[in-house]
Amino acid sequence: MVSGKKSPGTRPTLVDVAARAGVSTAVVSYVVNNGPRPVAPATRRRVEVAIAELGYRPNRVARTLVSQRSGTIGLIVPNTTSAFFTDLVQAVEREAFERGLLTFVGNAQLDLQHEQAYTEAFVSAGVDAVVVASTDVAHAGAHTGALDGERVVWIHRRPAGARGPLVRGDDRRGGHLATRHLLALGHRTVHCLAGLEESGPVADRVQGWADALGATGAPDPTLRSAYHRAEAARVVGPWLTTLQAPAALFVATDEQAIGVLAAAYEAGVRVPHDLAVVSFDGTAAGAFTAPALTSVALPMPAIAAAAVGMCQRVARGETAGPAEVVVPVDLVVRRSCGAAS
Amino acid sequence: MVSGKKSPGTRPTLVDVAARAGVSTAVVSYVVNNGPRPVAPATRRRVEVAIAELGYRPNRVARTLVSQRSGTIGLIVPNTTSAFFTDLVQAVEREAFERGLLTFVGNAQLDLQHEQAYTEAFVSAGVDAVVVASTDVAHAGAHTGALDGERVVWIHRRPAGARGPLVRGDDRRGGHLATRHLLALGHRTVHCLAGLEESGPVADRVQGWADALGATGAPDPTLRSAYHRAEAARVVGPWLTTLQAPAALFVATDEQAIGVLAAAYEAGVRVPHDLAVVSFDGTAAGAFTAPALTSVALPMPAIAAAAVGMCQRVARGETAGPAEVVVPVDLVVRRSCGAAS
DNA sequence: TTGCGGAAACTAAGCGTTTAGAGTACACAG
DNA sequence: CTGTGTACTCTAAACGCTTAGTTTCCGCAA
Repeated sequence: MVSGKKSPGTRPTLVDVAARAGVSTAVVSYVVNNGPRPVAPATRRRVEVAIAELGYRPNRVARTLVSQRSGTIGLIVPNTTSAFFTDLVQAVEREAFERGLLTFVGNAQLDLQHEQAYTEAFVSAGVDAVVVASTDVAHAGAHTGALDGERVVWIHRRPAGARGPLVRGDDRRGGHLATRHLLALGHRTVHCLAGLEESGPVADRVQGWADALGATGAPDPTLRSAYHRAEAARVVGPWLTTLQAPAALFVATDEQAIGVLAAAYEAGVRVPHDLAVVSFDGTAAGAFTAPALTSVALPMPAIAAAAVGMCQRVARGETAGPAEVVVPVDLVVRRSCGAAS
Repeated sequence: MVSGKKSPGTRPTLVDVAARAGVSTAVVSYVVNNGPRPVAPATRRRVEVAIAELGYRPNRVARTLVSQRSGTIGLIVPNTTSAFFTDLVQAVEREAFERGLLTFVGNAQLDLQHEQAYTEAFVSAGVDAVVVASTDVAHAGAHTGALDGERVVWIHRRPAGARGPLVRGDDRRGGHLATRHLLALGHRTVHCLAGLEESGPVADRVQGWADALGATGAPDPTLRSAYHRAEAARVVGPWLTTLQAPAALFVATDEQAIGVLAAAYEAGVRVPHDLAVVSFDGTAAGAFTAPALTSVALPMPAIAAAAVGMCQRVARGETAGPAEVVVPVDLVVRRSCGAAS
């Protein structure tokens, strides 16, 4: 199949196709890319035949080197196993693929060093842009060096000093929504399992909780834990033993709520009977817990579409367009809150 | 920072470094790669200084073009959200990163067309190898074209007619292990929720179940469902209503078991009291269900290490080494089987 | 017949690296 | 003082593709 000169394992190149079709490589390129110059119909056909016969596939690497666009993006998440980020990876990768982009994924392991290492590696691998869901609040400007301050799209939060568009949910409103829902169910008060930080998306959710409770000043959540089911379970366990049922709890993320459910099961606390739970994220995992989680859902496809769209914009160097997209949230009522029959 | 000639957004190149250090690009390359030729200590230092001052980072794309090795791999899974594959993506990506490799991930969405499209795209993006966890049994040789029959590492199963090394768990033994465990707990018989296929890793697990029951001929599982929690829940729901407690069920995958637990909760069937459940995979998700799953665990890190190791071997064109790695399985006892106090 | 315009195809210069092959300089033996 | 290594360093050719700048070839008006 491959022209005799080459070793058989080698994939055919533009040169092979050009030789076979009796044209120059430029013409083949014009055919493959459908531009930027016209090709006579007859010639085009000859080239297409040669391509088919040789099984030619363009080498994206070479293309990237000259065109400076690779058709790839990088996606960095603090953690691949958390419910939310699992869904995010899935959604972003899917959206990217549908737009003809390939996705590198990097697991920062909650560590800024890793996050930067990935950023650097992705950029040097030629990605058009990188989507970063950073967990770290405090790393002002940490990325600007590696990325020339460009070609990043932030999800959830934009670190202080960083540039680039941001896609986030309406966290504060969501926290408010969740809490009001529990209140409407007849609970006197609503407890809150928050994250460890004082700012950022989760802090906003907690602010929404405080708003709904009519609190003033800085919110004072009942409990705090890292965004990890095991941690959440460990933190909630002792608290559950002192619980005066029935009670209500707003959990800042589905990931933590999964831990809460596990801890409740172990402690013999019945959800929702003894403890009504509403969480945040609306992940796929939360739909199949026992009981299923009532959760403030973020519209993943919309987030992914916004993020990937911004990648493309950013890659083209377009400075126009919104610097921030806030996606709406929506309360999905399932079992854990006790509202379902 | 960048030498005046270039536009400020451009990253410095080898040429810039060479100019600044007063050497040729070859020497810079030797320094950066620590070979293949020696560099005088003083010169090396000058180059290192220039690199640091310029903030030079090698361009992986250019490097790939000439060296034919990109330091990237592709990972294709049938599904990103299933418990097992979530863990697999995490483990493989991590192992790869530790070896200096970047990982593309592709979600085949249970569709062979997608699987091939990803394979093709990854190869043309220059990956050194692609790791494929294929769900489809029947696509004999489907990949051979795109991959020249090389540079693939299979996980779970190698499709008929395909080439390349395989990494898999000891499925049959695992099924046997799980079933024996339930039998030892005093159950008269053990039901089985299997997959839809008659061959492949999950069929082997079911075979192990049949072995333990002393069955002869082709195994005849009680129930079958796709590898998806929602499907499993739907299939198991009706069956649960006819259940004579106490009963025991071996579920072929954690993913399905999560659906079983959800269905049981909805149906008011208590696990493990009314129904003892043991599943297979040993995923992270299974550790935080209510109740936590007793499961035959596959050693993810070992699987990832084997797979990535084979990628590197395959990328070097080494034909030596094992064609198949079978990793051992291990029963992890948690709540769902009723064995825990 | 000549000249001109336009369409189509060709030539060749990169893109940023790697790495053989070819110097160059210097030390030291003869 | 010449010859031979030794130890570096330099030159330049790829790698596969994109795309300006040119050339070629016709058809047609003058």
